[in-house]
This record gives sequence, C-alpha cells and structure tokens, in this order.
Amino acid sequence: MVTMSAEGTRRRRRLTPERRRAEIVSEATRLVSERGFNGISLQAVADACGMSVPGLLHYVGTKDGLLVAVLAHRDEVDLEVAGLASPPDQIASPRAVLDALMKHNEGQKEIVRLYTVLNAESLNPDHPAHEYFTRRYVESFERLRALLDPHYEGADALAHDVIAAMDGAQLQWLRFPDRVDLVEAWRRQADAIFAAASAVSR
Amino acid sequence: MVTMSAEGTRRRRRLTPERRRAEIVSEATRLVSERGFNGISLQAVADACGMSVPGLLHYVGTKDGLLVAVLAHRDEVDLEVAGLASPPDQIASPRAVLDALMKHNEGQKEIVRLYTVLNAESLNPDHPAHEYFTRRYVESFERLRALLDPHYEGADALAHDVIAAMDGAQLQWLRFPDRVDLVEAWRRQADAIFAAASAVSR
DNA sequence: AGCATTATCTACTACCTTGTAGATAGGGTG
DNA sequence: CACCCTATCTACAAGGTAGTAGATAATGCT
Repeated sequence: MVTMSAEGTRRRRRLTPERRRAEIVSEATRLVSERGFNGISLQAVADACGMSVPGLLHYVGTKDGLLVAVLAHRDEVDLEVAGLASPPDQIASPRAVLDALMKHNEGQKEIVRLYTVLNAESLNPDHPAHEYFTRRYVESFERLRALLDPHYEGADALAHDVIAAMDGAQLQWLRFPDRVDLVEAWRRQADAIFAAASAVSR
Repeated sequence: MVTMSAEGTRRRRRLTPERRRAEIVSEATRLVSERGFNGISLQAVADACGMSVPGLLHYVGTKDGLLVAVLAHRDEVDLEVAGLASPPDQIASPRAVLDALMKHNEGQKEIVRLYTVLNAESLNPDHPAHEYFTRRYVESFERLRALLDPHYEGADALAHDVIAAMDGAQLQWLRFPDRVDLVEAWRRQADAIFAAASAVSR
C-alpha cells in the first residue's frame, strides 16, 4: 500500500538527470548493502527516492540495470580514491598502503557491507553480479600481488592471505561493529602474516 | 508454469513424515546455499521435492519456518560431528583440531556455502536468521577461546583472528573452487597466526 | 478387504513484482 | 508570458509470492 500525505496528491519533484541519478545510486547502494540485491524491490528504491517505479525504471531500465548503475558508480569512486592515493612518488611500503586502505574502509561501513553482502550473494553463477565480483577479485588480487612482489617472496600466496584476512576481519566488524575494531583486528592479522612472510633477498 | 509429465496427472508420492522432512531439509539446504534465503521461493523448494507448495507448508508452516528447519537440522548434525570428534581422552592440540575442522569442511562445500551466504545475508537485523547467526558466532567464539586458552596468551584476540582467517579462506575457496585449495590456504594463514601467538608461560 | 488416518493435493485469495504505454506537468528558453 | 522538452506520473499487464480451506487418495491396521 502506498501511503500519501494527508492532502492527497503530492507535488511531483523534477530533478536534473544528474541529481536524480545520483540520488538513485545513493539510495540503492544503501538498500542493497542492507538487504542484498535479492532482498530489495524496485518499489523500495523508488520510495526511498520519493518517486514512482516507472520513474525509476526510466533511469535504470531493468532491475539488473539498477545493480549495474550501483557497481559502475562504485568503480568510478574507487578509481578516484586510488588515483588520489597514488600521486606521491615515493613508494609507500605495502603494509602502509594496506593499513591506509583498512583505515579508509573503517569510515565507510555501508560500502564495505555492500561489497560483503554482494560478494557472498554473487557466489551463485546465476547472480547478475557474479562475473563482476569474480573479475573484481582477480583484478584486486593482481594489483596486490604487484604491490607485494618487489618486497616479498611468494607474493602470490601472500596476496591471497592478505585478502582473506581483510575479508574475515570486515565480516566480524560488520556483525559486531561495537565490539570489533576493524583497524586493530586487521593490524593483528597483518602483523602475523607479514612476520611470517620472508623479505625478498637481493 | 508447472509442467507435468506428458500423461497428465502424476501419481502422488506419499512418504513418512520423517522421510519427507529429511527430503525437504536436504533440498532446501541445497537451494538456500546456492541462492540465499531471499533468492528462493517455496515453489522452488516444493518443485525440488516433487511436491506442491501447500504440501511443503504443511511441514514448515511459513517460509521462515523452512529456514528454521534447515538451521535446526544443521545444529543437530554439527553437534553429532562434534560429539564423535571429542571422545578421545587425550587432548589434541588446538591447531590439530582446527586443521581437522577445515579438512572436514573441504568435504562439504554445500554446507560451507550455506553458512557463508546466510552469514552475510543475515547481517541485516531484519533477516530471519540474524539472531541465529549472531548467537552462533558468539558460541563458536567461546568454544574456540576455551580451546586456545590453556595453550596461548591472548586467547581472545587469537580466537577472533582464527575465525576471520577461516571465513576469509572459505570465501576464496567458494569463489574459485578449482584454483584455491582450502586446506592449504588455511594452513598458511594458521602457520602465520600461531607463529605470532605466544605460548602460555607456566 | 474395508476402514481410518493423514499426507498431499486442487482451488483460491490477496498482494507484490518487474516492466510497458501513453498522459501530464515542471522548468528552462525564446 | 508562452512554448517546448522531457522527467515523471497514472494505468495497466502478466506473472510470481506466501499462505488458507477444504477435498482426495495412499498407506497401515484390523
């Protein structure tokens, strides 16, 4: 049931496509991060944006299109953040880069939850984001491997371990945000992992 | 659309409640592990069991009831497995217990996926399994902590790290079953974690 | 074989879902 | 101020959803 303000017809709100698109992506991101893609309906997103379902579909075409829009926007933002982080010419140690990443994640729980929930949901090959997350994992892995390779032996295994530790720590943090400190949990794991890794011999 | 065998009416299959219940739990476990609880319908489960939706509801009452049945059954089985594993009087080392657990998990990918997918899905407090998974985590943590405490300093943090490492390794294994060896990934992580942990001084 | 029990079904309700077609109105531009 | 463009809407379609009520048939027991 759609409830309306007591007066009946509410004035329709017309935004520029840019603003509307931004609002849609923002609300959809929030809702998907809370309930998963299978847990939301177009109606729920439309309500959150204060618009109708056909109005929403005008922008995203189909429900899968909504997810594509959300993920495409995340890619843009992530790329931007990565870009801002890279300029400094002196190469930071891999550990410092990873620590900074986790510190960054601590400040955007909603986004971390989006990735965590969709990552699990999309294990199913039929999920609309399955390929996306598979590709994303491979790319992240490759970048991390390249970052570690100059400094450590066995960068391949090390990269896998680092990603596993990050995912595990985030999962705990998302379930017990008050009792688990993400950065500290990561630091402990990272200390152990990097202590066990052997530095490159030259 | 419900498709029927060419002859039309198929003979109805009447099982003992025990057998039927077992079939329902088994099929529901498989489907939920593949698609998540939000990703399945009663129709899909009923189809998998070769029965009608009302027939299914006769057993589980509601859709949430289906999930309860699946999780209750998992608890039973897990308790049984744990019981079989504990009798030996000589206390195995914590590390050996954990290695055995991961070896065990390697042989039941479907169940691991069930827990992984539902764990992420149920981060949302509105999810019907939210309390279940929160409680389950706390209990697992306590058991693990008790197992580690006699042997290591800082059993609390260590227990958290172990669980995080396990979850992270399982996530990778589920996405790349052919490229990731669960037991080996765990072994590497565990080597690092336990090497960094300090043994209890007496 | 006949009967009682009950597992399972058919039929139906009320609602939700994604998506389409065509009408309407908000806001910038002349 | 009038007009146009198009963002947004209402109305509708077609099918899926969880769940209910009452009929039916399969099995075990006497």
